Amino acid sequence: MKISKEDKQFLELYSDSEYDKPSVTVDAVILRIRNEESKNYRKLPEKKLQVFLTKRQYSPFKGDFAIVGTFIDLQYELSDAMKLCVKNKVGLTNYYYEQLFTFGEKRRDPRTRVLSVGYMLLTNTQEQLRNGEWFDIEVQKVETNIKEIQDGFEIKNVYNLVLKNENQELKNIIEVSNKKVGLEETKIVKITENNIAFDHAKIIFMALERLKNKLEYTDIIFNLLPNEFTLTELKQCYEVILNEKLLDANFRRKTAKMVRPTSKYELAKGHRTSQLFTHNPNWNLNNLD
Amino acid sequence: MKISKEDKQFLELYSDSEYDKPSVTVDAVILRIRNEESKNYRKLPEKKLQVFLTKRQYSPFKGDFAIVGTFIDLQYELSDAMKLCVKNKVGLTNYYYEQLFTFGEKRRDPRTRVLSVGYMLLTNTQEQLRNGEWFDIEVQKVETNIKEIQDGFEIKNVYNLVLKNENQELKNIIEVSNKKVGLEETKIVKITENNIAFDHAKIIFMALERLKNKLEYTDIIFNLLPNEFTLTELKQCYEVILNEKLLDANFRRKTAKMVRPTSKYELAKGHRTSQLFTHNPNWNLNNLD
DNA sequence: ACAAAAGTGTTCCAAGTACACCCATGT
DNA sequence: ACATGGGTGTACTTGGAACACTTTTGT
Repeated sequence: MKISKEDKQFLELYSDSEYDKPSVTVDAVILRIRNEESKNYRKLPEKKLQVFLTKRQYSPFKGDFAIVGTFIDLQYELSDAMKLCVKNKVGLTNYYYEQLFTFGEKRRDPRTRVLSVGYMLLTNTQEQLRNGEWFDIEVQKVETNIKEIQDGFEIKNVYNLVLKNENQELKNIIEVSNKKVGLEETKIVKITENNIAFDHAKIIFMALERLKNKLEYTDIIFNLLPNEFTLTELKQCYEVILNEKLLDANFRRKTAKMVRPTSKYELAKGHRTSQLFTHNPNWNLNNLD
Repeated sequence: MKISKEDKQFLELYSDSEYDKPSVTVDAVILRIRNEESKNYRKLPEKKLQVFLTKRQYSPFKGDFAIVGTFIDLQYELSDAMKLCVKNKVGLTNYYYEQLFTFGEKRRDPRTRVLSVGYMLLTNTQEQLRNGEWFDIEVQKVETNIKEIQDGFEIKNVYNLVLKNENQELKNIIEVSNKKVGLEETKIVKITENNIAFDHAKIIFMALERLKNKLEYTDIIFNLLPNEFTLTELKQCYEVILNEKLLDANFRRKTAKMVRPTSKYELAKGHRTSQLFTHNPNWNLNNLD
């Protein structure tokens, strides 16, 4: 980085204490897909999309569940701060991550102005983690309202975002308004019923949206799968994220490029054995610009 | 937002001064498509993608060009702070915008630790704005390097990002490394030659990437067009952003749903008149979930 | 007349959709 | 035998790609 002589002089005199600053946190939505063993010997384990939440030890929202996060230490890069926090608080070190969005609403934290740089993390661990619990994620659209107006429209969707495990069930309601009038285009995501800390329901919701979208045009899903998997497992993972059933034959064709067969077969239980596949990370090499 | 009694007590005692805080700016990449009139009476005006830059009045990077931005005032929402800044500094008030990414590298600002919440703005104005200049954007890929490695690959692309107008030409070189090994996936965007302030070349580059991507699956492009336009104009806009020529017949079919014909025709100059169209904001109503 | 743009029609190919059908396995 | 999952084939539809061709206008 080029720094002029003038800049140097300026920097020596510079003090940043005169400006107001917000506090900044990094927060991580940790997602995985969990195998729920079935009692029927023939049936495959069911898959559940899960998020990891920790219980808050201190005010505000003491006792509520929250995604993992921390105020940043200025000596670290943002992503390093997030990684350190995730490692120290819950003991997770191996995952895919990407920056999601920065949440900065004035009243999102009752203490003071706090910006949150949100991250989405995908892991394939089936382990418990420290200091928190995994929650099954259920998203249901409960209401849709389309209003066509002069030169545009307004769509309001209401979703139930239910996070539950054997110990508790946390219900959140999220309202997404999309308004479009001529050039004006606004998207407002609002929490209308909240049972976790801060605006974390919104952050989780946006992570789910991001994940869904990226399923279509990336191979991001393999971050949620073990190294070797059957095509039916892969399909189940798509289904649980997209919340819809897919057709088997078509699915195999569509994903064929993205996987590589191994010579191994999974031992079957009451049905034909299935071949194990691995991710083919090079599937998209020709499509990159 | 629910606040418990305990929270209230806590808040009364809370002081945030004990934590280190970064400075935070909001920065706006303002983009438009400019018509460059041609001297040949038959020819249509050429289109150029442009970004608006202001010259920095103060150190650091005094005299260099920069995207529009400001340190945030804690009384405003992030997006409002950005809007106010854009209005006050350059006088622009009508545009599409979305949050782009938050840039937080430790050394990105020589003064102190500064996070930048970047926004992408799209406008259809053909006016000059205050306190700065429009620059034509030219992006060229000058080098590609694919290395296939065990269980993955590494792709390095080098781009020239040239910003120029009648007064100056600012050349920047940007290196994008995509590495993928098993689950590990990293994308590093690095500026290797920099002729504008801070890491703004990177922010502009990422805005261009975002815009390109969104062209494919949204109607975002209409934010760059006037209310009424010909299909050839629309096509030119796609071409200038995507940096490739499109076929006319196919283009018309593909975009047919997104536009509505008007009864008006553009007065032609040495060629057949062309029908004017407007955006059909409802084109995608059925595809929304 | 002609250059430039506006606009239509056709053929080919790739990919998605829906569905029918057969195979293999443990109890 | 049978329930369950593994896996293949086929016919239909949709949409993109490539290209040829006609129409309209001002100078």
